Amino acid sequence: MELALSLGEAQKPLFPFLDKSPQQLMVHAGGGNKDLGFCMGLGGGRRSEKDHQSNEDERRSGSSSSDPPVQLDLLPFSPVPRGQPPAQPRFPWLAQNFTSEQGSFNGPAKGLEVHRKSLAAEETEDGAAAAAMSSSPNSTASSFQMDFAVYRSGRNKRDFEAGNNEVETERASSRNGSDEELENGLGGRKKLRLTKDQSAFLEESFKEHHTLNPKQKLALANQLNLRPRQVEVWFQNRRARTKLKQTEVDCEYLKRCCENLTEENRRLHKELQELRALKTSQPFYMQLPATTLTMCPSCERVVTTTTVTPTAATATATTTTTMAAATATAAASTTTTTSTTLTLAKAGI
DNA sequence: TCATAACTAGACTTTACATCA
DNA sequence: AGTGATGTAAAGTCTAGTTAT
Repeated sequence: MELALSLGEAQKPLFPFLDKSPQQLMVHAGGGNKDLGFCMGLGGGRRSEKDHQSNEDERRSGSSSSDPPVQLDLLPFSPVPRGQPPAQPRFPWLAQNFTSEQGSFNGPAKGLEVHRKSLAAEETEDGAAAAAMSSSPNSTASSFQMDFAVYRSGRNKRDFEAGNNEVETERASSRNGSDEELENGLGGRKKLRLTKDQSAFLEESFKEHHTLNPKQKLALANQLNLRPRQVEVWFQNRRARTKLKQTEVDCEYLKRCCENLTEENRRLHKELQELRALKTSQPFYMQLPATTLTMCPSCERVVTTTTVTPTAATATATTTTTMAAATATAAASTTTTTSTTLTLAKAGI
């Protein structure tokens, strides 16, 4: 006896996302015919350095041909056509009016605009970027200054090197003498708690690109009055958090897939038993014309149809059962239709 | 206890420089 | 002397994991 079982639509892999490049794709709940309601980007692991570099090069050259960065979006999926700008992020402070006085913090809304301008300038002209990054009181970037105080240079060689000539500042309110002693290496690390505005600004920037080139890092650091090393670390941690959430979503998705497949397996076993029972009740079926059993996708009842074929009377009669083949509606919907073909290629059932 | 800023280690790429055919 | 290939060290950035606040 030869028994062939085929799960899923013909010519479609069971886990199509496994073959996809790290793009944003819609995830369906397998045989459940229901969207999971979230959008997830599935990456193929760490991007190679070369890829990263080419991406950086594209950014520097102003090219937008590269794919968007892997993004996790737990909100209900609402696809944005490629080439169109994403929807404006919903941040309450975007509508707020902050003062634009010299030396005061204008809020992320304006700050981000300034940041975007500076980044755009830097991507098109290095000189412009340098001007934007300068700490000149008349520069555009300098209008986005928080009420911070200037403090010392970095705590170690790496920070010092990364800091270059930038003015390193921090909130004066978070500082006191002992802190400075710690900062100077007499104690351990000093953890800075970023302000809400700083975090929001960084988040907005992260939405635009998940990695920073040195100029972007420096520009961000200047605008937020942070050390470039802090910006770098923040992006590293942010990527790690994104990946962690991504993993959780992936696990949830695979869990649902497993549940659906378990259910599908159970249903197929049940059908197989029915078919065997049918065979037992019709011992002379081999002399009958080929029989096609079609299962109604809604009630899951087997409907038997008989077709006359030239080989019906031969010893290789074939019984084919097609289950849940809701092909009529599948074309009009985005849900995945599970078509199960059970072929009992007979020789000695 | 949790979130997260900061750190470390190791891997990788790029770049500058030296050497050699 | 000029040139291309090759090796090497330094610098920079990344991820993964950990520590500290």
